[in-house]
Amino acid sequence: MATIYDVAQRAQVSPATVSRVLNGQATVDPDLAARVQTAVRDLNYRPNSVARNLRRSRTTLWAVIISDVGNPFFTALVRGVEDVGQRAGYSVVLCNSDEDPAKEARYVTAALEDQMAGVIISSSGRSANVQRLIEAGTPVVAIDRQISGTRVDSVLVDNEHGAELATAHLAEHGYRRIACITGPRTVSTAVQRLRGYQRALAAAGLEAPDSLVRHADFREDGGYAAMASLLDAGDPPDAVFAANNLMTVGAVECLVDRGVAIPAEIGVVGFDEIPGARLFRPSLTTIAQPTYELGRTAATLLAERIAEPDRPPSTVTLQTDLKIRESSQR
Amino acid sequence: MATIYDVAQRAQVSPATVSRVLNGQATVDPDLAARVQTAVRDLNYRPNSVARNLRRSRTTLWAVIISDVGNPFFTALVRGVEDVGQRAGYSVVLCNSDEDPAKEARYVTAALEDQMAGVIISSSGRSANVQRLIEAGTPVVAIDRQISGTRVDSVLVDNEHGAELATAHLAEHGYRRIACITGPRTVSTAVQRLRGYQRALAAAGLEAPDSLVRHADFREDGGYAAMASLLDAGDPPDAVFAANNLMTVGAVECLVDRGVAIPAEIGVVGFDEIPGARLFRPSLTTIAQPTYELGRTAATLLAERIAEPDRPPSTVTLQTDLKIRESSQR
DNA sequence: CTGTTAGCGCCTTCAA
DNA sequence: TTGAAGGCGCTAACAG
Repeated sequence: MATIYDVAQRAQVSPATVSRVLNGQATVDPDLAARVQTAVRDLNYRPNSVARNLRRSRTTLWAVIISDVGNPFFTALVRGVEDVGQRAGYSVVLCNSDEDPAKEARYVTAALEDQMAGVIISSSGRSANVQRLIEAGTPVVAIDRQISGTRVDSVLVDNEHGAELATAHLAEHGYRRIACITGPRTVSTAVQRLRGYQRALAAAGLEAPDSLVRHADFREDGGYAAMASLLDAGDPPDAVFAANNLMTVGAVECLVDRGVAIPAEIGVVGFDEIPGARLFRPSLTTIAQPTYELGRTAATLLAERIAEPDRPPSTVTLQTDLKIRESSQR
Repeated sequence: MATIYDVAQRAQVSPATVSRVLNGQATVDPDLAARVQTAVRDLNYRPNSVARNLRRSRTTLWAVIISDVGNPFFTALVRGVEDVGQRAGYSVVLCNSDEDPAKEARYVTAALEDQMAGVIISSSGRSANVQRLIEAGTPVVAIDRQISGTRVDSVLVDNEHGAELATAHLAEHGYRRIACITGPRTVSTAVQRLRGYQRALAAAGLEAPDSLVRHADFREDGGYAAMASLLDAGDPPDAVFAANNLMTVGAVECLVDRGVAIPAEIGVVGFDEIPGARLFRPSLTTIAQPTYELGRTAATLLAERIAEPDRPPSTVTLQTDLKIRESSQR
């Protein structure tokens, strides 16, 4: 590969001048600039950004740490981050943690070693990983999931309110034994959605026994198993609120497999939109989140923090939207 | 940040020794090694991989260039790449080209400038971008879509055969005017799937007039519009083969909106599996592709090429699988 | 406006 | 087995 010295030599100028031309910094004599441009083309020269990054001691990479890019929720979010990042000159490194704090920790280490310009993280629980980033001075934005005990830029949705809407909606449609399939106890969204569910039940004067609550893993199989467990329990529910998209699909699959009629025998509302929810049988009522916007907002916050590292952290909370379809109305 | 010199000083050794300890290269006196380890911990030292990469003139990044991570097909594929890559010590940089060759070119430039260790690309048509990578000596693997006129490691599926299966299946179920919604003319998969469709029609002794073929953009809206256009044409089809997942969903939405009964009035088969296809109304018959395996295979090929740059390029073709469900059987 | 020079942090020969 | 030293390619002071 040609280096900046090769270009300089061919253009009969100094490497510094080549650098200036390429970076459009200081003003350079048009003649020299033209010679440089020609030499660049002739040699098919491309600046080596590794060297540039070392010299400038900064990079143009963002890490996005999520639990699973296979989940359309995170997909849309990543897409939002990438669109904003690309425009600002950053590339996005994808990190699937699989809800495993150890794997998450490895990615944080990598982000640190690679001197990444920033990190957007939907953390699988422990705040220690985020702490390490902050201590190292790496700009961080928490997305979707809150970081406890640490002040950090955050982009969240109003989970509790969304869950409340979903549950209240079921209560209004006459369901009385409303169950909840939520996520892992360590994940803030799971806790908040459970709380919203409980609040709505209390407001509707309905009971909320622990026997109607399941903690699953935010995955399809987990939703399936949780639904099965609810059906097999002594006094099965007549409705279920599932706290994320994949678990909703799993729960519905379980109901279909067992021949339980939706919404006649069991009403269903899911948190987070499901691609094609409209074409499901029956179509699924969901709490829609602004996923793409979530990503865009986080990326914007990250860019701002990089530009202005000392400003106080801010939290943006986006709203959810109840999409009423067939699965919740009998 | 602490540097290797800080560690050396604290451990009373030379930077070279620290480097040796950290990289497990040459044998180092256990006493010294222990001192180094302690110093590393005390200073919370992390090697700067930007500097390391410059020195070694290689990086641990792979670019994965796809058209849209919002498409579950690419999501699964990326996931496969990341799982293999991570195990081999590589991080994955996500690049959405949006089927735009210019955007794709920008990512190729970035991959070149960032000295990426390798690129996995599902190219939006022109082979020039791949050519640039090859000329620069960057290891490349083509995935999903073929690169014409260039010998390059490739991981593909048997598109023509898959499309043939889909179309023959419709013919066997008594459909006679079978339409095809395929992708852009520049994309190899679109061309091959169209060819498979035509072959199957010929084999079944059915006509294949151009009026039954639409070229859309591989997206949901495109599928919707293409379906609408087919319905509005003089002599509408009694079945449709849609050449990718999102267009299938779009086509079905169009049929639902217009009250056209599936599979009674129109039979539907889609290429590529759709998450939740089983829960759709009606459930959708599809040609399933081994998406995750596609990604894993490409990543494995890339790792092998990096290890052995001069070996001849190889092409792996994976098979598809017809998943018969309700939408194609009247 | 342009060139010279030093050094970002690390690894790796080379010599001891 | 260990240390000294050079240089990966680039940019940013500093001179001129």
